Amino acid sequence: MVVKLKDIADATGKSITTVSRALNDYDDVSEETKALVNKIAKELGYSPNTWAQRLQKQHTDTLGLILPTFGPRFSDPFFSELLAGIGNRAAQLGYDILVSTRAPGEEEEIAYRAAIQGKRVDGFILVRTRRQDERITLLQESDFPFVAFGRAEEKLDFPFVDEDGTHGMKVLVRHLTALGHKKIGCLAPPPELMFAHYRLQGFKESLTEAGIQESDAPILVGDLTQRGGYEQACKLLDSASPPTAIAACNDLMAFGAMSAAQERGMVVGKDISITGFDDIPMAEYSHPPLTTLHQPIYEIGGRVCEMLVKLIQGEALKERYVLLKPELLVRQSSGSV
Amino acid sequence: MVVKLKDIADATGKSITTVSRALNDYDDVSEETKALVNKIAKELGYSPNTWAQRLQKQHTDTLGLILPTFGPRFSDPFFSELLAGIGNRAAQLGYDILVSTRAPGEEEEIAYRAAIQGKRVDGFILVRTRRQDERITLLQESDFPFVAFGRAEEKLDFPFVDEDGTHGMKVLVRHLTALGHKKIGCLAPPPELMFAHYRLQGFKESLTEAGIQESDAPILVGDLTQRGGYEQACKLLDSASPPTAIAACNDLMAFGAMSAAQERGMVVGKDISITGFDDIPMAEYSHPPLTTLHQPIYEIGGRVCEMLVKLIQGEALKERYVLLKPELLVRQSSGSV
DNA sequence: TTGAAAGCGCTAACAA
DNA sequence: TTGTTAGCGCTTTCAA
Repeated sequence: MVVKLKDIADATGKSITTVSRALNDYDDVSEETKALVNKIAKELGYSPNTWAQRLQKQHTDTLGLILPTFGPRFSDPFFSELLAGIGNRAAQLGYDILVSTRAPGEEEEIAYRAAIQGKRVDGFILVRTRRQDERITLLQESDFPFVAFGRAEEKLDFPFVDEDGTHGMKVLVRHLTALGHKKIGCLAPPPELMFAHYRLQGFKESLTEAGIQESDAPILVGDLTQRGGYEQACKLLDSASPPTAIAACNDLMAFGAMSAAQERGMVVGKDISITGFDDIPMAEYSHPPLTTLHQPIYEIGGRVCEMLVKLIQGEALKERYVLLKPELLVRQSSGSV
Repeated sequence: MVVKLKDIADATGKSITTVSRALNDYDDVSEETKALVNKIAKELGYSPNTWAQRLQKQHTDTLGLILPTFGPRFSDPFFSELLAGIGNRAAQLGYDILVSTRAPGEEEEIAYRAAIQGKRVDGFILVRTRRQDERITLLQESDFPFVAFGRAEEKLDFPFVDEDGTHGMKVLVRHLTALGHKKIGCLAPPPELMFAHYRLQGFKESLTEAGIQESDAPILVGDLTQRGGYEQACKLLDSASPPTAIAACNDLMAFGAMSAAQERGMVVGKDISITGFDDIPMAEYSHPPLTTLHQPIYEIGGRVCEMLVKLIQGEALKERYVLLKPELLVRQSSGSV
């Protein structure tokens, strides 16, 4: 049924080896033979059995990506934008990408182990790094190639791309204080995530800078979804002395916060300022358009992918650590007090 | 470096064969031996080389998904929600999922051929079916298992899950006409997509039902993104006699249309009604929340996945054709004239 | 209950 | 320039 090398060998009267070499364009095969073999191969609709090839070659031309899902689903546009960047770049470089989703924990670790030991993939792209990230330890112990999107807390050495969340939040809070805000709430991500750490650090430092008391800067943790943002924002808005600005640590939570404010009859950008972080495509089209920090998610995906492929192919990385500065985009969701 | 069967064999003093059978829980291996082998295997951190296993077993436990991208990227939340549904169900069923992105055309066909011939995957999940869909022809000719999300124009027989777009649009337009709208614009998807066909059919039929002239129901084609929706909606709104309602054929375009209207100082849900289709998670949190047709995207992903696995495993499908009724969710983006 | 041996489809030394 | 041979790590007859 399926065409294999042997069929081409039979059809051409050549040996399997010769056919293999002709197909792979070795230069010790006559042009004549090559032409013949290629012709027949095309006629028969041959394409190589990937497993056999990989078993032999000991590499898979596949990159692994295990998305950490909190809760039953990840429908975060952030991930889909990232995945697009990774996937498209991978296709250009001749790599496939093997995706799965696993909640942080034992199952996740098993999945990594199985992929490494079973040689499912040549390397991993790690996303959303965590404090004490067992994935990093595991990968390093196994001496397995990987590139992370995000840094780690410990002084572990591994290649990464990350955005400077601390810097970003500082720029953002300065924007808010310049507008006259003196009471600013923050919608923070779960603290075990590294980016939560950096963004929160920026938030806190810039408060000190502006002379704002901790009591005037309530921080609530949300689960990064609209719903999470909505729920936490409600608490903020219904408190005794609600903030005049809410800085959400991602766009999705900012959208949730906007809903909460609007539900209470407030005009976002006037009665209250709400900001995000990430600049997902939706941010430009919310009502009002969201003031947020832009990170080039799609490009980051491509970049990470590229770095990993270099690593796998044993090439040196020009830059092992990439830290990007997010850019403040002031849109209409923030305004003066 | 990497642990293989031979290492366990050496460590236990058993043969490779016995070890293999012990690990796979054959009943012709003594309990004693099994226990020993499993213990040592765990100690050594063994997991099988996937490629060797697959070469031998002739199946891959992997499902293929090639996302059709129009334009350079797909950051459609619709796809990420679908992927989540597929991915999580696949993990439960012990399958991996191999994702790539390819624009419709020759490259896409090559990717399918290579995956089939090279036995990369056991089956395919086809999304966003098209008129004269070459993918379907190809898969059928190759007698390769697949399940589609979406129907095909021709009377081709293949298992699918789809939502009844015609019915959905009818329900929606009835809602709009009941609110008194007599001039309704439509933001349609590219016509080569099957779901465009069904949704548009519903739109047109319900206009006839309501006695609305074609001239009062302008249809503009957009590219399914917010930007596309925005651009086409601008044309509609800036025309000589703009519609009082805009029915977008997906949520993303509806968001774009909302921006266009708001930019012109209109209050959506009051000065103009705007509706979507899909009910992506964002729809609930837009401002105003979007009136749209709900389809259970996440669940559909899981369902399609399940059907494909059954097909691969040779089990009979209880339902070969699944047609779901989308449910109208009236939120605040639609109101009476 | 166990082991020897063949073979999945391919690539790559080594010979001819 | 070509063919012979071995082997990647695993499963599975077949024989002991």
